[in-house]
Amino acid sequence: MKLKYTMDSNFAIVKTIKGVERILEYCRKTGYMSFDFETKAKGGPQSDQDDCTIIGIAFQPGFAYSIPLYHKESNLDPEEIFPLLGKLWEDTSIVKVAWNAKHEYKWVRRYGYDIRGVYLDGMLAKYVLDEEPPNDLKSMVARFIPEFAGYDDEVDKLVKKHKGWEHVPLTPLSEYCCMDADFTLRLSIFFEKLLLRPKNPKFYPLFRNMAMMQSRTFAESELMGVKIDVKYLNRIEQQTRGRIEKNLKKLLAIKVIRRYQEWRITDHIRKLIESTNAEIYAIKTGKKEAKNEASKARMINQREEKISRYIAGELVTKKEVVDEVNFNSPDQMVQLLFTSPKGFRFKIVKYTKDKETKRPTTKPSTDEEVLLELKTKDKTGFIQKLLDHRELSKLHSTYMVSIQERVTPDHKIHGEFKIHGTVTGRPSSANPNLQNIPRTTTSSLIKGMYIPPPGHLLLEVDYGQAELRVAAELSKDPDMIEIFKKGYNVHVATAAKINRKFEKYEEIKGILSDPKHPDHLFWEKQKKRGKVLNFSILYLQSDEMTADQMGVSVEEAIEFKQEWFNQFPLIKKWMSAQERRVRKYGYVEGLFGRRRRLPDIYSDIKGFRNKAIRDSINAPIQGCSSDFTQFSTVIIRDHINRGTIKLTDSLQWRYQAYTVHDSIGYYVQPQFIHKAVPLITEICSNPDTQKYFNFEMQHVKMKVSAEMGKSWGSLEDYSYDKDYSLWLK
DNA sequence: AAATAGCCGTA
DNA sequence: GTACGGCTATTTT
Repeated sequence: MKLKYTMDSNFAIVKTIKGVERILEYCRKTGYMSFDFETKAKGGPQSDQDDCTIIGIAFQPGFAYSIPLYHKESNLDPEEIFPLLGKLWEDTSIVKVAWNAKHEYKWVRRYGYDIRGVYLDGMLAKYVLDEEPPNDLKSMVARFIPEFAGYDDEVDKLVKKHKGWEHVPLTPLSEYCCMDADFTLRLSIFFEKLLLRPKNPKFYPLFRNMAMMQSRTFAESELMGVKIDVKYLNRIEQQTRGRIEKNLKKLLAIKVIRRYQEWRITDHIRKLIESTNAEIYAIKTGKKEAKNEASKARMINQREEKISRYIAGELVTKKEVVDEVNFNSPDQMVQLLFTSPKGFRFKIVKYTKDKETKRPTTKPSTDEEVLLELKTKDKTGFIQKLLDHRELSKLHSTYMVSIQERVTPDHKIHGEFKIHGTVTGRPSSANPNLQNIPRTTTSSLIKGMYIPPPGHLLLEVDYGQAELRVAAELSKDPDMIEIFKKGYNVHVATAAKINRKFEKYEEIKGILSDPKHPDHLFWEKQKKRGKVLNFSILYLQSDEMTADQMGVSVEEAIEFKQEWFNQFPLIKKWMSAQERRVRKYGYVEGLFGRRRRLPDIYSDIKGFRNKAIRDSINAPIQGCSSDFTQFSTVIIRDHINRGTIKLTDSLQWRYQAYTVHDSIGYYVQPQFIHKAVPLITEICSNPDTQKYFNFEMQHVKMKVSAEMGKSWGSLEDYSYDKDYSLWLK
């Protein structure tokens, strides 16, 4: 049976300031304030154009009020309401509860208040308990309070109908808002209880000391934003646009392309005639109704005229006209390269893969790998130009134009970091994604637009070989541990090991730093192979793919892997142990207590089971490495707040700018650099995991390096001897 | 207007 | 091999 809340005494719209004051009283009595804003979803809390339409507040299960803030049906003055709400938010004896509290917190800050005291985010509690999406409130209500599944259906329709929350009539909006606050309170308390079960003692610290603290660091970071050199951005955008246009002209002039376009037109005309003939047939046989005989004749006549126009090649309407060849269209590229009789007629290299099953489809692929293969058979130079076009248009649309569209009047970008964004514990980034900004030489110009604010430099702290260090710690492999203890570069050491020259590590290192040495190129290659090998093994990559990446035969790849395992025997042992654990428990766990549940280990489908085994190895390594970065951001934030680390005098720029999985970016004024950097690297290398997560690294230490830059595109290794103030002149 | 497919950027 | 987000083209509603 589907229940529905009614507007009885439990839920109400507050219409007077007296009513708001009563809510304050209730929250103080129960010690809980669960709240949820409905807002105009546009610029977010950073922009001063958008406002909260309404807030729902619950203080005990089943009891909630809504207060209209900026709603046309309300006569309440928000200027009077906010100071009252502020008293609640800043009252340390009241537990603040929200679903995705980072979002609510940003709005609270926007109105000039802070949230003090204990803070409970049901969504993050749920995420720690179960990392698989969905994580949204509606889905959780459907799962745990199924009698109220779909409670938002009605208001959803109204939002669509009235085009925005702010236009939905107050009564249904208020009811919905109360339900949101109420369900948030109930589920949050429920999930927190589950986190506190003594049988999983690591959950609550992970929730409190990691997830909830990340909520703060990311909220501050998102509000602060990153600075953009808009002049520079506009310049490279224009440049790139020009290059794309020029390339496009050249591409379109290629003979085969002209021929293919002719074919497209004739083929299109053929199809138009076919379908018009089909229409005529439908009219004649009565499948398409006509009012009377006269109109029937007229309809047929019209279509026959159309056909003669088509035959003459006269295409006029938007549907009829054939656009120029579009090199961004995978469909057209398939025709051009493989299927069209007037195209290149290349042999199909491979097929695209189905997302669900990962099996090849019947559609030929035109991805980069395919193009590189075709390039050797192409004499027109088209393939190279297409590759160039792909690269440029990707850079242009994703990393230039979309940034231009998002940049604020004060030249900032406000991305969003999702704590619950991945199943492994890594945060994800969106709107825009600051974690996939191009870094290669061809596109390094992109990072040049990410500059520190005036008077500041960019400090990036990077964890080095985080995943392999974690793997060494988890597996306790003595050989891998030795590499890190000696401070070796793990990929070079691996290269030395698989060549059975480990004792000559220092010598090899010397060769690598001497470009004139006769063996320099050899060891460069070996180092690259070592790196490929390290990752391929950690993630159980197929032999074929490893061979491909290493540039060796499959047989050789298998031998390399064999040798690798001989060199690091305990890693293999750990991997089998992970497999055993996931079979036994259905989940695996990393050092911070973060779990990855892998029920697919019990699937009937072998592919699913194998995936679960790979995940059981990858997830703790990936998640745990990221946990170190995240933990560091939290500790550093604490130091900044206490004043034990100082990066800047600016209040505006005092938060972290970004994190990208194993690196963290800060803005810093030169006079603080030499005091702050050693402190930060010390904290990151030896984080106090004992205190907050009840474990200690037994065998390897984490390692961080620091880089400084006048932009994200020009980072240099930090040096204690450098006078960075000179960089600002 | 919303969903899917293909491709491609990052760690 | 693992983990993501986002753009463009294209189909579906």
